[in-house]
Amino acid sequence: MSTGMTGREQPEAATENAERHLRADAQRNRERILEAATTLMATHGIDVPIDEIAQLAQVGVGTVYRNFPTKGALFEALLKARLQPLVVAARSAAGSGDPGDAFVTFVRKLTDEFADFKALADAMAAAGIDLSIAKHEISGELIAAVSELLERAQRAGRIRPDVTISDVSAMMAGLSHTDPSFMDPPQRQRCVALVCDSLLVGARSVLPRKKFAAAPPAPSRS
Amino acid sequence: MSTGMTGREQPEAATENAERHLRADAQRNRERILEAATTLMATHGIDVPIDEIAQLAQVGVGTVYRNFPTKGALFEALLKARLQPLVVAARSAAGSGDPGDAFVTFVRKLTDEFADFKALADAMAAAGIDLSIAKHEISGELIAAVSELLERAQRAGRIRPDVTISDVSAMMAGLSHTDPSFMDPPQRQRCVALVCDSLLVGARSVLPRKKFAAAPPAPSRS
DNA sequence: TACTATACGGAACGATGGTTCCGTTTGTCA
DNA sequence: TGACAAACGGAACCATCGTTCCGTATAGTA
Repeated sequence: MSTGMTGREQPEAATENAERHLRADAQRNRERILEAATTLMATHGIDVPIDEIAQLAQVGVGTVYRNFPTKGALFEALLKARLQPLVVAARSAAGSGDPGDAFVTFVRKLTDEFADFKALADAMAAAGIDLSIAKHEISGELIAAVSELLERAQRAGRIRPDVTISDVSAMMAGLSHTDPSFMDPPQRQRCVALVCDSLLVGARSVLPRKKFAAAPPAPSRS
Repeated sequence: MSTGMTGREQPEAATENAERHLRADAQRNRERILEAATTLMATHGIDVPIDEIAQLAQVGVGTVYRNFPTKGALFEALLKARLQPLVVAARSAAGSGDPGDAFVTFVRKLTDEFADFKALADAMAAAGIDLSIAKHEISGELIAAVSELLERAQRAGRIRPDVTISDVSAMMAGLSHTDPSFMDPPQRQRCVALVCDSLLVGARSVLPRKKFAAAPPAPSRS
């Protein structure tokens, strides 16, 4: 409710069915907008003002709203585009290689993706907001696909059997923190490694190094 | 910079040194404000509008600003009050009992506290914002105290030696997600247990149950 | 009880950001 | 090339929120 969108109907259902004879310039602009939004939402998340997107796309705000009836709709369109390949990747991973490795590799891939595209993390982290993307179609498919990976790894005895997909989702949500002071990329990789160790049966991986953090803090040198 | 506060000087340094002869009603109001802010920030985090705090305190906004020159100052005052006892607790924990248990117990306490008071999690999670609370005095002390707990547990061989205080902080920040759809209290406890398992040497705790999640998903019953 | 410094309330201000409106421009087609 | 629907741009609108200002009320005191 907080964004105050009205329920007014647009002349065309702009977000979905393909370009129903868009004028050439309109088509071009639509692509420009998506491109600009992708760029900006990758780093700034959902917080970028529409004006900035319009500016980067070299387009007026009106044009943005002609293509996407709402900021949320634009956001959702981007997420969909980002999530789709991940679902495909998850499904194909579920059919190949060692179940444990496949799961861990995919979790890593997912967290990397979250870090590369802050808007994804926003969607994950701020599911409470009325934009309510986090629990829809595509993301449901993604959860299902990851769930498949998880169960397969559990059947193979590689992941502790008491872990659930909810646990995995929650941990992933936690790891999606993109604030650099707590979660720069190397730090995130360490955390992912730790989390994976906690999920795997009898694993104790070598944590990836941060810049120059090597020696354990003042070991008693026994 | 984004809040647009001016650098104007207040007649009295309202936030700090005790009540320098406040009028009786003023004293009462100040307490009301703190109380209301605590209530609201516990559930809504830093996002509550000042107006709402004022309303709950049965006070005008002006009165709030007479006591705290800025929303950030009020926020900070609350955090300080919340953090102080935790620092004390951490220090006392560092001197008693099994080092591994002391560490784990305190981590649990900390995450519980974060969940009970969303503003704390906000401060942790949103360190990027210009309010810049997360890395000051008290929180520095807290980090130091936890660091002490960690190192003691590592010297005792209970925590893996390759884990750093940064890892712990990052994980804690991650676990501070308060969105209930990903992190309701039982879920958080499970995640904390998992994380602790990953930190501890050779631990594999029994995960706390969620409401009715019991059976592992289709075990092959070997 | 009258006086005054202190404190109060809440309207008003300014900034930000989503969304709409409408006069103007432009692609397309004949 | 002329005509017109489609599309454009961006000013304007509205809501939210932090903060300030100032006329009014009142606790404390003589």
